[in-house]
Amino acid sequence: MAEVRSDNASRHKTRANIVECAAQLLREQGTSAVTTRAVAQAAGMQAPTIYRFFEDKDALLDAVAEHVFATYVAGKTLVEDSGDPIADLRAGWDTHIGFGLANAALFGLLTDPSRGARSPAAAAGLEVLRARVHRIAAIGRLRVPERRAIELIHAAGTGAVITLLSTPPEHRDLDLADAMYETVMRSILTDVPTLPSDSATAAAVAFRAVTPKLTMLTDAERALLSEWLDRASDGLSRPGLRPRSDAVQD
Amino acid sequence: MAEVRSDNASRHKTRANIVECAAQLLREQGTSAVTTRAVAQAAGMQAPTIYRFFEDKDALLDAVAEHVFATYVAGKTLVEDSGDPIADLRAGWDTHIGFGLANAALFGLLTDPSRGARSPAAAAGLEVLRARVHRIAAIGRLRVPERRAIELIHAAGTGAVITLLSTPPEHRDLDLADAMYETVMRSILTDVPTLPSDSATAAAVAFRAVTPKLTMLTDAERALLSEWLDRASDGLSRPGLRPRSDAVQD
DNA sequence: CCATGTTGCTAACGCTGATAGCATCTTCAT
DNA sequence: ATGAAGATGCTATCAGCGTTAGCAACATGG
Repeated sequence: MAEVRSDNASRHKTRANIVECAAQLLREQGTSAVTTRAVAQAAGMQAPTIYRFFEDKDALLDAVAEHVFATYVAGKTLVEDSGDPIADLRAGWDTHIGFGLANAALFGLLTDPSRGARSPAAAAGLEVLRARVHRIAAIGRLRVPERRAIELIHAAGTGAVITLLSTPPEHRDLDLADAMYETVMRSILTDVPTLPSDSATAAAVAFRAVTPKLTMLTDAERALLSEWLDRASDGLSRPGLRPRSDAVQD
Repeated sequence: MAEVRSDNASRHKTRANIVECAAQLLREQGTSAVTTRAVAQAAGMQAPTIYRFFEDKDALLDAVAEHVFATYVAGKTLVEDSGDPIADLRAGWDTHIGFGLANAALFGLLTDPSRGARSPAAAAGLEVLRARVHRIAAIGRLRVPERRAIELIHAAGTGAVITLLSTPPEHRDLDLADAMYETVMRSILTDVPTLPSDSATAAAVAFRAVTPKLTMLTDAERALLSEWLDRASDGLSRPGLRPRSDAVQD
């Protein structure tokens, strides 16, 4: 038989080109712009040709996910497996969050339970998380079963990204991901410093809650008071942080 | 002018029928089964007739979301606003989780950042959460700003549901939602009992992590040991709970 | 040099969401 | 009662989608 070896180099190149065109379309124009015809045109071919390289549109999207994710982690300085497993987990968290925010449409695909469950890219990401949690368990810093830790981290991460993506960019609370990370870590790890007793913060927050009812103040006074209380409760709830000079958070 | 009053009752009834047919289709056969033609056939009409009642397919889906959610909360005993704001929040959490698991396809639609952000049903749900958190703030039990608390709860809830939905039903860890709730509450509320010092659990989890390497044990022995350690670490990490006699929890 | 497999094209199918335009029915003012 | 106006629902149709069939051109190993 004529066994034309298909690792012809050219085959891989055009295949990669298709994937990259699809990825660009997905990134710049969203999910609905990724049609077989649009991808084919961007890659300089006719739509049916795509099916010479991918069984499905699904398979194409899987390849896109894999490619984009690989490109992203390659761009990051890959500080895999430093001496400190907890630092590694933290780095992985930041990568995950950053990836989700930078690739909203793709993240939506990977997150969709019907599609994402069998996506190889998503599975690979989960495997990385599993390994990192395992290393933490091995050094005796985990106080919940590994599986529970993995699920909590995974759920918290995807939830944080989705919540951020659901908020218009100019209103996003970029500290949410950090807060979520600390929240989960406090439940999962041993030896995390416990939160200080917090009556001051609680009082500030409680008073802030009733501020709108303080009709004896003018609107301007109330607005100023509200802003002070916001800063107070926010600052007190994050001990050890100095107030940021650029208070741009609208 | 002829001002045909369109609160004709019949109009609302056929409209409601369309919504219910679409909801049933969505629930029983998933997102892709909800086509204008399928909905129309189920409702006993032709596809274009739907557009006499809904501007878009999007608008139809919004109506479906609203209807299903309203039906769901109506089915629950509506214990709104008991004396205890924290109990109310807890009840709302359970409702949210239960709704997500019972209506996977719809939850997927509401969760999609591109669609869900402007969905009235999703906005209404968020408003309920906002009000409940506000009441907790007012009684001085919140130790983070209201907005932060809302975002954490929302992100944790959607993340937990998505994670559960991404797992095949027979492998689901149904306690994940509870664990996530406690995790978030420990970071958000004052006066939550701090976790006990946890060296025993950590030791059990750490030993569990190296169990696969214990080659001096037989496979059967290792399996048994693993199961004991799973039960030990799981039980120790949830203080105050007796081991469950039946592993099945509703 | 031919047989075989690869690559890419045109044409087409069945499906989707959506629109146009025409009948029919309801309703109300006259 | 009757006719104008709006509501309702239909058929026919559109452009777009993922996907398949079938054919031509090309590469390549025996």
